[in-house]
Amino acid sequence: MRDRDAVDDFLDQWAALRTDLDLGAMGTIGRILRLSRLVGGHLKDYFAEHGMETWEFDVLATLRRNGTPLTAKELAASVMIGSAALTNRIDRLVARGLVAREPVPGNRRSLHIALTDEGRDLVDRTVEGHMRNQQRILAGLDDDDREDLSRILRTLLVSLGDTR
Amino acid sequence: MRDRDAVDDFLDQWAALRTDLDLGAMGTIGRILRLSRLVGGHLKDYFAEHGMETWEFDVLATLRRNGTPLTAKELAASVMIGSAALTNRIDRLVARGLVAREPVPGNRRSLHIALTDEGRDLVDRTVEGHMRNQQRILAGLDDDDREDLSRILRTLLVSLGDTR
DNA sequence: GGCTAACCTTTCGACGTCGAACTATCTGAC
DNA sequence: GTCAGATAGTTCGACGTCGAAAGGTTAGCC
Repeated sequence: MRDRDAVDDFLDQWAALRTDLDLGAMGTIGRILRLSRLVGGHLKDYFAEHGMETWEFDVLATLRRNGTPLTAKELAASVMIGSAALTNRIDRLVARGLVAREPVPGNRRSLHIALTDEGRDLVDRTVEGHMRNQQRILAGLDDDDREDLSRILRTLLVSLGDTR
Repeated sequence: MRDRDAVDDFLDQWAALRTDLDLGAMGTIGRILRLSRLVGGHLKDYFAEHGMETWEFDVLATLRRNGTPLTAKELAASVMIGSAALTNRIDRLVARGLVAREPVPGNRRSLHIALTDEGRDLVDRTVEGHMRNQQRILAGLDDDDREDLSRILRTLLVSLGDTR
């Protein structure tokens, strides 16, 4: 009897108030936004246990999985932040010795952001636990649901233009 | 061949690098987080056209759909922010005349946050467009997918304890 | 009745993001 | 060659959130 979430409650409230509204989309989007906050909190907890911030892992892992070095611009796009925020992140990762700014041959406007050995080790030490943590977060879904969920979210992302 | 999203790309990169990792959960969670940013951006655009911030609508709509007045604490929980951030939001909504702080009969620790007529009108003027905007955001999904998505997200939310 | 612990809101300082302005570099057209 | 416009990254100020501490209020217990 506990298969109602918080969103169901507020959909009911709207339905009682305004019978003219089509609430379906609101429920779905409300759930995406709430989940992102909830999931983000769990990720934060995991990384905090390992002395880092989610955004740090985010940058380091992006560099790690990319064979070739990324420019600042590509990196910012990949983690979905603006260039100003990226400058800030890189500053701090450089200060921690996890990353280095390198010139791009043939284009002095751009910068390559490169993992240091230390940065690389840090990612490699923490990915696995991160994966386990993510599996725990999704533990409430069975295999079919998990697969359907990924597929539908992919469709939605593509329809919104999220293709790299 | 365009049914791949950005997440597919980085899953492939990880797969090429570390065959030992189980990447399924990472894909799903990556998609939830990316979607939330993308969707949040679209919501922001809509509200900006109407001279308000998403967080303003969020608070006002929560009050609107709740018949009975909410305490600051309940309100904060409902919109998933901390009490400090709520104090800040209420301050600004009071300054705009959209909301008022009222004493709670019989408990001087709490406060009721009440919509003013103006606040109520603002919500009522903007909900409908907000609904249409949300439908546009989900336009890339067919009815079955939309229904499945809502159901699975609900299951996940419930499993993470999001029951008001 | 008076103390202690729990509770609710506000204040404070730190943090991370954003958009806009700025600097430096590159491109293409003439 | 040079000059206008595009492009890359940084700086700046404003904004919104957070956690921790503080302030005021209430409930429970002896």
